[in-house]
Amino acid sequence: MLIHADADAFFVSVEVRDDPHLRGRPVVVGPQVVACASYEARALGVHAGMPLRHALRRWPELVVAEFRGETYESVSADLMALFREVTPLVEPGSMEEAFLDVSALDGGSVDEAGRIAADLRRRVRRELGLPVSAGVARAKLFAKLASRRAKPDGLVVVDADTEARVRPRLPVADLWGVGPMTAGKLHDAGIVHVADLCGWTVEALVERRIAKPQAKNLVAIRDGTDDATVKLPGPRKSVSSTISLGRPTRQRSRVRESLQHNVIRALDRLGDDPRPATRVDVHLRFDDGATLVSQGALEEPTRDPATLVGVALAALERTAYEDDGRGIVVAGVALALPA
DNA sequence: TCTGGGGTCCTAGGACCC
DNA sequence: TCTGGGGTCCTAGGACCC
Repeated sequence: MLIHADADAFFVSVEVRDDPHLRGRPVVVGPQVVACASYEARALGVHAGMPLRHALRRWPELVVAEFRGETYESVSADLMALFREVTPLVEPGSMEEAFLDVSALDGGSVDEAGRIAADLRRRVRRELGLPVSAGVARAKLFAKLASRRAKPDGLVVVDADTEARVRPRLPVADLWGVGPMTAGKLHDAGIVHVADLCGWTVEALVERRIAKPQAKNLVAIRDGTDDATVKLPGPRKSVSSTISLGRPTRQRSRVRESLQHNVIRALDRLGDDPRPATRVDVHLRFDDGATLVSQGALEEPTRDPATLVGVALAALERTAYEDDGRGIVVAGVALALPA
């Protein structure tokens, strides 16, 4: 069986843990938009992604906690380490969530897997002071749906009968990996629920412009043979830094300055990782919402800041970014890393 | 009310080589 | 000289996730 363990309102929970008088209050964590909101804040209507200023104007009672990126990274490392004490088969999904394969421990019993998950939740609460919700099921999809259902601070166990009953009724738009684009294409094809996939082949879905891996996944979900494999994480493939420029700008010097800063910050974020960058990508976002990536090839892998900045600036120049009248609102770089 | 920042994976087209 | 087929690398862009 698999457990999907997911820390509730992670950033805020860390802040509440470290400053107990925040407990029970409508707390949000910035910096400029709401990165995370406590359940009390969500009850008011606050949600992630909302500009902080708007949220504060509407709900002056909100408490804003400082965003402490490095702290979250380190608590996340502790959380994953704790998961790995339960089983080495841990696949992190993000800073605050992971799939755990406990098949070797549960003797094939959902109930036993449920007990392991309950125990895990207690341990995280005791040792890290954080609320974690968990879902237990045969495969990833239902484990993830179950943990979502379990929030906040709960546990949901999905047995085979429940899974079989619920599966056909799942809206495809709710499936993990199906976003607005894919959902739209599926709806156009008359596919709204998993049951509607009956009769569809992978090829037929690909003809409707569904990406092949996506199509395979959908057919597997319909057939109940969807992914139950926990993949161990490899080394990360890129490290990036992007910073909002505030007001839209067309000043070359401001964008160049930001890229320089971002190169330094990305190198800094590399931390102990000794690998050199193999490419520098420049990311821009314009005030009409469009984004652009310009790749900067390196003659050889390097971590030399001056070289990386030079290549980033050259990549910027190739974009003709200042010629079309739009302003730039976000600039950033991503350093590609060798495997 | 489309805003932050950090990631992964997939596809398509062109260049180049055999 | 022309045509076909296959592989790999590079770049750009899209979709999705938290």
